[in-house]
Amino acid sequence: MRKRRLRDPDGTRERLLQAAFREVRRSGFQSAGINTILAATNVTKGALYHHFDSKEALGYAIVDEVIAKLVRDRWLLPLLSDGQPIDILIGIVRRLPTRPADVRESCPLLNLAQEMSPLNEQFRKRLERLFLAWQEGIATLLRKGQSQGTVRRDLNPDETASFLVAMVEGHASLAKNAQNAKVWEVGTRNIVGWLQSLRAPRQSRRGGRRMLKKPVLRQRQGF
Amino acid sequence: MRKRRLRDPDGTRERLLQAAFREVRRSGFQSAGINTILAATNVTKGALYHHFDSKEALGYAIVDEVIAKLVRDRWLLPLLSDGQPIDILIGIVRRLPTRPADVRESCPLLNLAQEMSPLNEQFRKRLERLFLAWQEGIATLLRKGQSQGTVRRDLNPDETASFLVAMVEGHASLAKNAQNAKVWEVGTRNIVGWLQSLRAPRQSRRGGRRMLKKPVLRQRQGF
DNA sequence: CAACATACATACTTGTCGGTATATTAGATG
DNA sequence: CATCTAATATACCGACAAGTATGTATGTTG
Repeated sequence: MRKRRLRDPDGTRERLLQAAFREVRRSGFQSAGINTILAATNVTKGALYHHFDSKEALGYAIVDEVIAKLVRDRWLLPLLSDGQPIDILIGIVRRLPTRPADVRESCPLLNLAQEMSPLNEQFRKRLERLFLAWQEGIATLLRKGQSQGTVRRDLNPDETASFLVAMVEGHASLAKNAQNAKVWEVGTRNIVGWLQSLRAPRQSRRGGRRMLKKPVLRQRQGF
Repeated sequence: MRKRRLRDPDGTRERLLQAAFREVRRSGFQSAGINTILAATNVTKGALYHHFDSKEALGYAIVDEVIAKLVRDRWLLPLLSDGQPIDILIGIVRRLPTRPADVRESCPLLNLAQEMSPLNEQFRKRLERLFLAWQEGIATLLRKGQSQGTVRRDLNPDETASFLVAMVEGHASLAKNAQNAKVWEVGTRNIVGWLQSLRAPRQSRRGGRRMLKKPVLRQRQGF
């Protein structure tokens, strides 16, 4: 049996975080067991409480570090890629994980938010930060597309971004409950279809003025 | 202090169900405390375990009775109203509860599904029944609209129904996390906008054939 | 090397949870 | 009214949770 290097504080902390993240994703935060995490990592309770003041603090660290990184890797960074905004969004949606295990455990951001937001304001605020960053990233990309002329100008970037987030999360929920990757695949296909409808019509590309906006109606989503 | 009639089995059961539902909606199933429910109802533990074999059985009853009734009242029955399908759907969405308290606690069906579906197959199946009934109700209405000529024929009723459910649930989640009724209102407005796009174009009403379907592409959603 | 703070280990405390055993009483039935 | 069962009450149990007290070993620094 390989003897791991003793005294590796950063490594220990990271292993605890990862194991805790998995346990929380499986069972939710409240039902996540400290002892389960310890068993999964071969770390003792003393060590855990050396690195984290409490179970709550561990939960906060999961949000701030593990989940935030997921959002960054899966959305925020890809949003900065080169290419047409709508193509970028479609690519991201298409690349979202489809494996049954992922579908079953769905989006951990949504899961935690559902469970903890009404119960714990600290959790809520941290999760909200992530949601806002996510939406803001999308909205910024949409605005860029609008100024390039590749995205319809008659839609509200913020609301459209929020709409996309809601769609993704909603479908993740359905797929999770159905425990069926097919549900998720159909959902993403339909989301992609909707994204296509956000493209600006051809003649208006590259800064051309299209048609005068109706003065009374609000800006609309792209359907 | 008014003395309630002693020995009222049906009433006791119902009070327990309602209180348990509220507690579960607040804290989730796993963290819902039996004692909290008892305190809220002035029922003793013996009485509770006379009516329900276990906490799980109580949870199942919440799904089968309380939540099923919510789905029926808010969706299934209204879906059978007179009028044009799209108008009916819009009416339902507009009438969904907007009060902060409701938003905060969101859709209990989604909450329970998120929490329990991966953990407990019995819960999952019961919740899935409700989701399917919900989607099927919408799909049936859409099909009716298609045969009447008021709903676009180039959309797949099942997928569109599922899409609508996902949207509603997704927005409920966002609103819950934001703890902000405004988020929900903007969301419903956008959902309504999307629903408008499902209407059949004027010239094709009443059974007329519109255009030949492209043979390769699948049926699309209505955007 | 001495001294010390950091990192980790073990055993324990305290409290809460779901569930049960058992007692009691209300109300239907003959 | 007597009897019997369904409904309700009370006290308790064992399991397990988070968290702590306290001890030990390790690596670092003066």
